[in-house]
Amino acid sequence: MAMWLMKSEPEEFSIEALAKVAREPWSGVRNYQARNFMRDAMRKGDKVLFYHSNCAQPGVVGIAEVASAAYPDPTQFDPDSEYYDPKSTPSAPRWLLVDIAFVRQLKRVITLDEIRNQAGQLGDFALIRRGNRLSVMPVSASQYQHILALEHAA
DNA sequence: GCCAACGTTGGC
DNA sequence: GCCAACGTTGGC
Repeated sequence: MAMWLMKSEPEEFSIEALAKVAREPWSGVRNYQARNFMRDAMRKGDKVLFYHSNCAQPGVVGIAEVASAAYPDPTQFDPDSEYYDPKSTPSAPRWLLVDIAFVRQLKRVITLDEIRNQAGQLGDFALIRRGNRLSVMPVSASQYQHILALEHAA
């Protein structure tokens, strides 16, 4: 089983919103590297660190899991969607997504600051690489455990 | 709201 | 295939 970190802007779709709906198609990813992770490497049951970005307190706020195989993102075909991609066609869809299911909300936010402070133990980690903008990225098992262990740390 | 960093686009 | 221009991300 692999682990991932997925970013979401809480004003767009927060961990509370995921808790409410239980399951959500992860639409709107328009970055090839992020798409490739979903298309080629994600498996049902993989664990996901749910991260709030572009907000007052960026950090990991919950746990989710991959709930489907990859399939075409329907918003790419919808002219009324902000994610509409006129260059994509149903016979050759450019953008794929997976469904994400709520597992639990963390007792507190594990902030980006705290995660940065663990850089030594975490090793190479896309989230804290300079200038990183990926919204879907792999997390190793030890990184996953290390980050979650911070939830109950002082 | 600012802006550094980065990905994508398109002219050549 | 290069690379300048442009748009977006996301921390601050």
